[in-house]
Amino acid sequence: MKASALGPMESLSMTDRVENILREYLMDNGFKPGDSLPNETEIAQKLNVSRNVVREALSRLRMLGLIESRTRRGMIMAQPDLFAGIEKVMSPSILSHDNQKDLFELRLILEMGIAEFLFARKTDKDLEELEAIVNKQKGLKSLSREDEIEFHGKLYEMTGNDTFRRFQTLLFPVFDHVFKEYLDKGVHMDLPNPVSHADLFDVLKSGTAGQFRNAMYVHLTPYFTTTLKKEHS
Amino acid sequence: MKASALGPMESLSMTDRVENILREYLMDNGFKPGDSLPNETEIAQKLNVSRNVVREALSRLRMLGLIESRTRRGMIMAQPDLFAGIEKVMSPSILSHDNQKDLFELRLILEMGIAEFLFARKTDKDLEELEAIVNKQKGLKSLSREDEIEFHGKLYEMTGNDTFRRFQTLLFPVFDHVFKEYLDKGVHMDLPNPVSHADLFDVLKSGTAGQFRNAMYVHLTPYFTTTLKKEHS
DNA sequence: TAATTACATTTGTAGGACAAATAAACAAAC
DNA sequence: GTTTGTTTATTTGTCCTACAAATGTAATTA
Repeated sequence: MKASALGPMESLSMTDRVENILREYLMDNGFKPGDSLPNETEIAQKLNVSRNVVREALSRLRMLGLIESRTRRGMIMAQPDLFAGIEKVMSPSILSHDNQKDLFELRLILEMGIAEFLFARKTDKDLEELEAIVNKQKGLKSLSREDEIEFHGKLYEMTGNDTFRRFQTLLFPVFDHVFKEYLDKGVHMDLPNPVSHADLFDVLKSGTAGQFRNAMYVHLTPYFTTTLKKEHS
Repeated sequence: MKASALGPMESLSMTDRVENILREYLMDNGFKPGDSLPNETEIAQKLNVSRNVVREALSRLRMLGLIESRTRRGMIMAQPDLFAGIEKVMSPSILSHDNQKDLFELRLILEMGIAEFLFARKTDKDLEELEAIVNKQKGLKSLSREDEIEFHGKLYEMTGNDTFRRFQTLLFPVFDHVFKEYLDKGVHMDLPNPVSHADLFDVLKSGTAGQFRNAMYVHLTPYFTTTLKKEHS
């Protein structure tokens, strides 16, 4: 009764509220990495909650990399790790099937979108290393999971965008899991790919970004068709 | 002294360790949403730590949406929110400049990659709504931030991938912030875009995915050049 | 002045207490 | 016998106190 009279968001615990307050406090006051925070007891008094509640909230911020703390030195603002939170839930065993399918598609989208950055930032050294990977795979009849990771992983690396590379690394286990499910359901993938890794390499070396985009699409066509064929909107 | 003798990762607090243990426990034992967890005191006894430590760890999992808890009912596994963690650090004021630049580019990559999904899933209703947006913008001399969001946001929506849509929404504030910085540094954007929203719409309606990819690239060229020109690798 | 030592402060961890909520068991009324 | 109301027990949420470990600060001494 009292709860519903106070407002609509009454499901929030003290910890939730303190967490929000602290984050807003840090952002609104322009805290930068290295800046020191008030100590725990002070925060608790100011917010009129127990130190336990404050510590639970701070524990969350610490997990996100937003703050760091050392004995006696107190707490300081830190550079948050962009993926600290997401990497802890990025697992096929706990994500919803919808989420997994979305992430499968997200990886395809990323792969299609990197062309411009590849062509803008590729170096001769990169191309040599990629060529070595391609040559190593040339004799093989079919490519293993590791072969795929090696080739495409090198591409991500060549984009010069480390956040993008990390993000893709997070995505891969889910992508792999979803695709294995497709295979188990009878999707065929054994026909030779009309655009091989070697073809992609050639385009990357001598072609244009536009050509590469189209080549990558053909290379990924099997994946696109598996995720798009089941649609019934 | 004792710490360094025990191993290399001695900077972990009890809370960090318990958090890891609990997550591994949940994943390794195939916990699914709705499954109930042992209660706090039981966990504390089993792991030989205080209930405080357990609660701090659980508080983190609760923030990620991994678990939920109600009085007396105990704790249950929940469907984690993929972006619960990342959305709390996705702010221009706290992310590193490198992260911001990477995310700026990530959004460009995403925008370039959605073509196949747009063409596979577009509906007549979607096209009508997009056309309405385009017509509304036809008379305007220059497009505002909101105009851009409206058009491109509708595109994300049309991909039929909700995770992707949410991700883009998270990305936008950072994208906008980074681009404003570019503008402040003297980058010019006032020349008329050779591929307008109306042009993109026409291609989406009557063209092919490949044509759309190329059109989108031209449309985004000003953004690409700003982020690529500063490179010096 | 410089080095050392003692002190004070702050986080990390432990443990106890109780309120609120509620599931389960039980009792009562029809 | 079924339904309704009541009691009870359990579990989380919050508060409090205490103390160890670490370490910055100040006092003390050579």
